Amino acid sequence: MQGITGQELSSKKAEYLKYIHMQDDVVKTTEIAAHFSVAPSTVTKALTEIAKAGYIEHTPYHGVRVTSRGTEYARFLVRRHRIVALVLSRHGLEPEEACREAKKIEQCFSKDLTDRMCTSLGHPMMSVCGEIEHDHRCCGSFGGYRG
Amino acid sequence: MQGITGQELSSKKAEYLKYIHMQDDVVKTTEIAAHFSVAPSTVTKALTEIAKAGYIEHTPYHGVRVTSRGTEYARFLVRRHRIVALVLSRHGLEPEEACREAKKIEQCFSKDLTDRMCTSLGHPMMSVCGEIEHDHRCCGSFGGYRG
DNA sequence: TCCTGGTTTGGTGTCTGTCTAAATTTTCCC
DNA sequence: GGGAAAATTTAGACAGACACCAAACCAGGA
Repeated sequence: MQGITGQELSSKKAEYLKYIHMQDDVVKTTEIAAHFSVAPSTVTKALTEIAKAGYIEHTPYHGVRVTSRGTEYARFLVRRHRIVALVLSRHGLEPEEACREAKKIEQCFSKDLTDRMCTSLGHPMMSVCGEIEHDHRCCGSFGGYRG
Repeated sequence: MQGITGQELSSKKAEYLKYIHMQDDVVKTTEIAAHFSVAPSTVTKALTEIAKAGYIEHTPYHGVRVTSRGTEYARFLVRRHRIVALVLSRHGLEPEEACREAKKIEQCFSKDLTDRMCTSLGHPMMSVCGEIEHDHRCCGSFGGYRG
């Protein structure tokens, strides 16, 4: 997954993927539907499309699992969320607010922009809502920082 | 217009309004269409809706003018753009990049969030792409700064 | 007055996200 | 093993945003 842009999935689908990624094992439709307060059929439809794009494996009636491609993408989504939240917290928002507001705006941030902000923050290890995982190709200018 | 949320207009419509606001006099459909590279009929349709919402006055075949309500809203849009651009420039983006990227993400920022960032930046007078106009009710915690 | 270019209308299409109702599959209990 | 209940999917519909094209329409200049 070299060329992540950050716009591969629509914002709702990205949220679903992130949620699935953050669960431990196979995730059921109902669980997702409950979490996002939407009808199960809405989830099924989204899941089908996310699967078609290769980010998850959907076994009808049995739930979904994230593929390796999906894992990579979800990691980006989580990192983006945390970077955005961190930026907001640096602008006067309390940790929880920052996290909440980040959810509303993160989908607009491209990978490039995320990386730029990451770099300018000095590739921080922690955000206001969890750790930030960097990998070797996380940011263009990132060269083996890591602690 | 007390309760601006920042989501009153869809993002395209907000862009149109901002553009109209920034022109001197009456703006013609063709001009907008050319500026945004869309068909004139697309613009007419949007204009009708923006007018219905009270932000502009649309005289068919003769162009549009911003109403006072529209002016107030457009000022917010411009301020938001500049605050967002300024934040980005504080995170390593060059002025022009910051302005360009801001255009892509600004529509996600609520008025509240904009105001919070404005406050945390110290109600700056200048952004990377122009002056930032503050007014008495611009930010919740803004109390007569103004230079 | 008439032509022409600018503009609007009306009809379509796509994408995203949502729902309901009906059909289907799985699960689990007797 | 049979069936009912629960979970899930399918099918069809709708709404909002945005875009286009073709056709009708207006306004102003020659």
